[in-house]
Amino acid sequence: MPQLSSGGGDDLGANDEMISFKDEGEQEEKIQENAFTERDLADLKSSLVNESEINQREAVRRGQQGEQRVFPDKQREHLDGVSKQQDGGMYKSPAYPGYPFLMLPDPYLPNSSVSPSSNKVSVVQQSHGMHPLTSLLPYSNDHFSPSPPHLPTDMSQKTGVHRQSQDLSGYYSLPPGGVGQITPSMSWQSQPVYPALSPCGFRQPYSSSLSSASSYSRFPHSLMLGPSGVHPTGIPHPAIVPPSGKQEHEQYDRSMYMKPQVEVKREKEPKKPVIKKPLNAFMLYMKEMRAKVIAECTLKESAAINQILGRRWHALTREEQAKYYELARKERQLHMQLYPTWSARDNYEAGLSGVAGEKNKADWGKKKRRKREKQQDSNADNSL
DNA sequence: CGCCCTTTGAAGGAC
DNA sequence: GTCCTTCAAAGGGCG
Repeated sequence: MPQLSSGGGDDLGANDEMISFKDEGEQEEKIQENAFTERDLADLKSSLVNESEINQREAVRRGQQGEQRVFPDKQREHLDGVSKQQDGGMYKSPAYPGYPFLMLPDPYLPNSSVSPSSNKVSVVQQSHGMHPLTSLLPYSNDHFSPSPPHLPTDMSQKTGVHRQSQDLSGYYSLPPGGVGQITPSMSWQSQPVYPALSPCGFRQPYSSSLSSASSYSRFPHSLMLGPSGVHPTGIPHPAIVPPSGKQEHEQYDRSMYMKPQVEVKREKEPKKPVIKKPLNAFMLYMKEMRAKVIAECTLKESAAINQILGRRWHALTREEQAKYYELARKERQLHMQLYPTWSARDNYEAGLSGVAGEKNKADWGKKKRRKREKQQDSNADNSL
């Protein structure tokens, strides 16, 4: 691993940007953000929030933090440059041993110079039951949850921690640099992001409720990927899913270990595996925090949850966001290495969000039109 | 049953 | 180079 500290400090996009991003009112902003969350959640629970006020505020915020929008790109440029050197050693693992695990060379992290000891927020702090790296196994995480993720009853089942590396090594021949690089400092020992205030606004012992909430269901399912999850090279990858859409996706995942019938069914239909897009920073963040929000707020509607997560995302400090950007970048890089010919365009017609097959291609066209119409409508509204 | 909602970010095509 | 569109996750809501 190359020393990143040299480029590492700046690979985050220069500290001066940091300053502009993290303006003086950042802390206040955070507090206000939480306050908003607290207030809004009442509405959210009854119905999807009318957040015009918040939206206005966000608009202002974005306006003030114009650089913030630029930041990821800038950072990416930095990081990409750096990573190109690093990936040589880091990601050139021929076999895809624990795809996501490769992404967490702590020293790699932009603020790694600080994080190992002061880990204010660990992106990968997946609480006790989950290895931090599991956040990088984003392509579904309910494989080992015996019951729905939001059920607190499962919270006590924090069994995955040590199994991680074991399972990993069991399914993959891990390179020495893989899991071995995971240090306690970057994992579940870290401090929570919002130790005092829950996303719902009420205070909770974060360590007890939140951590467990996110720990119950997260498991390196990617390690369990079956035949369809196998890369053409024979390398399993969590991004590979059957082309039949979400619902079947879940079935498929579970079928790895509990639905052999589905397996048989699948054999009848020679489906070519669909490679999903790598998750971006926000998606990674959502994956990690969703369970916490659900547990705390007893919310179930994803739309509402995502609204909260969106606000919380903006409430994150730049440093905290940077970690997710970094993880996302690594995901993309690995994805690129594993599927050099893959294009996001491939999934446009693949019908991932709906039913697979020819029908879906038609649906895709409809959907596209619908969205266009919607866009036009909104534009018309704006013009009024 | 299957799309919608809702969020941000990435990617690719069109211009 | 900018703008637009689609997809990525998720799961209740709804037609």
